[in-house]
Amino acid sequence: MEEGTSKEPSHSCCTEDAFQWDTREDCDVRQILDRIGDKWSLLVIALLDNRSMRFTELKKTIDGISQRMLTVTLRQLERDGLVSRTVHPVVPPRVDYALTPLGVTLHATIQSLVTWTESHQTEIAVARARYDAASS
Amino acid sequence: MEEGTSKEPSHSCCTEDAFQWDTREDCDVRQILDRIGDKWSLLVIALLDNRSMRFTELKKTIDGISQRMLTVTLRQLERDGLVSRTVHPVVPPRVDYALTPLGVTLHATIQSLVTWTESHQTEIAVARARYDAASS
DNA sequence: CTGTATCCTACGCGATACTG
DNA sequence: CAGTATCGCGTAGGATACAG
Repeated sequence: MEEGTSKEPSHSCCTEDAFQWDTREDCDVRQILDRIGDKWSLLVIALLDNRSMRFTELKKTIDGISQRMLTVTLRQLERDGLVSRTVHPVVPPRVDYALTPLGVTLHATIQSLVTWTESHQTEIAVARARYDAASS
Repeated sequence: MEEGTSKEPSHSCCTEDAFQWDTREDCDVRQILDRIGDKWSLLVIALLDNRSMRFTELKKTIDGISQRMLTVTLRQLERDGLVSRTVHPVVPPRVDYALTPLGVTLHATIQSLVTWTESHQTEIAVARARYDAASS
């Protein structure tokens, strides 16, 4: 429904070989980047690496996430086709979440982001300390 | 200003070779990921690719960013050692922003995220449409 | 041009309670 | 167990005005 935006969706964000992509607010890239940039999506995708996890399992693993936000986040990811939701008709209910093929391709990138963070956290800590010291 | 987090930073986020990284809220990875996940940082880093840009140039390029948020974002990135700030003592003032060597290493990852987004925006749009249609 | 200082609102998100 | 529904707060961030 809200697809019918008369707004011209920027189809080509890359000009030639240069990576000068579109920065308009209504750019698809921005839309998706915002999703990735929310508080939990990235965590969930990173965690859902080639194995499926149950709702409660995710909730226990991700420190600090509320029931509500886990649900909301999973729904968004499901809507984006990144995560699959499988309901087992048993009692008590059991729901498994896993990455879709599309989700897997994103996971690779996410993972490299996490890896980068792990590799450089010390440098960042040092930089922060220096900055704070200098501005004292 | 008073950013003095006395919170114990978790030192080891990686257990062995497994990529089961720490998900605690006070984990460094989470701290940095949160920074990356804010509304503008990612955009700025992506834009600052191997060339320096002036304040106004950034502001014009990033659609929708306010003066305040650009300043705040740049300060954070500078504090994290990802972006360098060069003030030219001329009048009117001229300030150039550029990626530091550390920032460049992050840029590569960010760029792959942007590229992924560009490559798969159609799939996501389709997935969303299907999801919305199904839940009608 | 490149900021900084206030003010103020929207909404992300947590807490809690309830349901199938 | 796996949600949904409500309420309410904190704060990210926009608007505006002022300054070096």
